Amino acid sequence: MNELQIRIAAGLERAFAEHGFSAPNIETLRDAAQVSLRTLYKYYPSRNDMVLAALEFRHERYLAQIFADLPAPPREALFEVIRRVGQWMESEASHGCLFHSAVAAAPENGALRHLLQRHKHEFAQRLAAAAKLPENQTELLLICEGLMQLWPLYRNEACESALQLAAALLADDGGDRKVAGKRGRIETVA
Amino acid sequence: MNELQIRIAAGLERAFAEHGFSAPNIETLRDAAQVSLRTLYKYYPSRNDMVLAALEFRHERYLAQIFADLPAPPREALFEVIRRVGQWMESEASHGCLFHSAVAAAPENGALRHLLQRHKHEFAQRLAAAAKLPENQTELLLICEGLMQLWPLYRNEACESALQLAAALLADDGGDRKVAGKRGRIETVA
DNA sequence: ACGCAAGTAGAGTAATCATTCTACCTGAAA
DNA sequence: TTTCAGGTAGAATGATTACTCTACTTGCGT
Repeated sequence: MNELQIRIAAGLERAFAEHGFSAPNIETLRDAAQVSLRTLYKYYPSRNDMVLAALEFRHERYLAQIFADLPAPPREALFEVIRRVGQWMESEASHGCLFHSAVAAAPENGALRHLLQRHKHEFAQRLAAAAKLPENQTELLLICEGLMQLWPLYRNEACESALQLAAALLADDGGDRKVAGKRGRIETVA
Repeated sequence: MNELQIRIAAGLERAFAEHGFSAPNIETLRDAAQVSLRTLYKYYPSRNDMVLAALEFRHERYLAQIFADLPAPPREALFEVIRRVGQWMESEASHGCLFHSAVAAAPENGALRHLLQRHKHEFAQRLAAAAKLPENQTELLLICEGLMQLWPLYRNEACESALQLAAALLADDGGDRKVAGKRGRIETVA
């Protein structure tokens, strides 16, 4: 990916994040990418390719921002991830998760759904690694998803609730209460 | 709302739920509503009105299905709500929450955002009432949002995680751990 | 100096879409 | 029997869109 391609992808990401995936037409995207129509189509031959490029770009940026230089203790790392997700929403995603938005705008698009899946899966994997939890543990992912969905409505309160829930989850180290499923519980967090 | 209007709204809801909010054109919506174009426009004079009508209709249906005949004990009611949200996703919303989808497809549409807000707020209110929790408690709403977002990717596993988290939240009756905010804790659940 | 790879600017095209309009039908009340 | 409110069917319209194409410019290696 050369310098120009990066500039284009960054512009596309910004345009889609700001206006959603349906509204912006090609001219708007071109303006955001700051290249000519011809060049835009050279690198991304269809509007759909532009959507995919924007999401790929955001995926990298997101993971870099959330998981860079986390504190080592798993418990602290987990809380820090949640706080950073909150900050990310504040500064970059005031309308909610861009991947979910993209799929919502074009639910028949298989490539898009696949990208969403990959994005969430990779996030879950890195979160599990940072918090030293088993990979198939979905509760934390659920908390983060809830936070992202609630953010546009509740702002910081959503973030505090997410932290609260994470704390409760960690504290709840395994008494098998009535409703609780029989799946593996958290064991590795100190 | 007469019988015809109800049929139209139900058809619109089905069409948008199946194909998203961008894809279906007016002719598709007309087919789904099973009326003539003229009648469709008579009751809902623009496509945007059709979107709003579909969402209003779904809102009622959703609340009716989730909150009808809940068990009286708050704890059981809460778990039952979560299970029903899972069933709703299974049978009606395989692509995720329709209200979030609508806003994602048209983020500049203020009426839509307002409807989303009203929908979530009313859900939260009735959930709090059923579980006998303070109204401004957002943790449970966050769990439900997370469940709905995770459903398309994890199916039943998402539901089990939501139950798990709810149980952990109820168990965590208030030791003020490091991360925890200073907001009101759960007190009223037995 | 020349050629050319790679860019810009923007007009043209064919398709699609939301919306409107015309013409016709039907059942029940007067 | 007539009237008419309220329905159907579907053609016409005007705007918008994604995408293509033509013509022009610019920086650089030889």
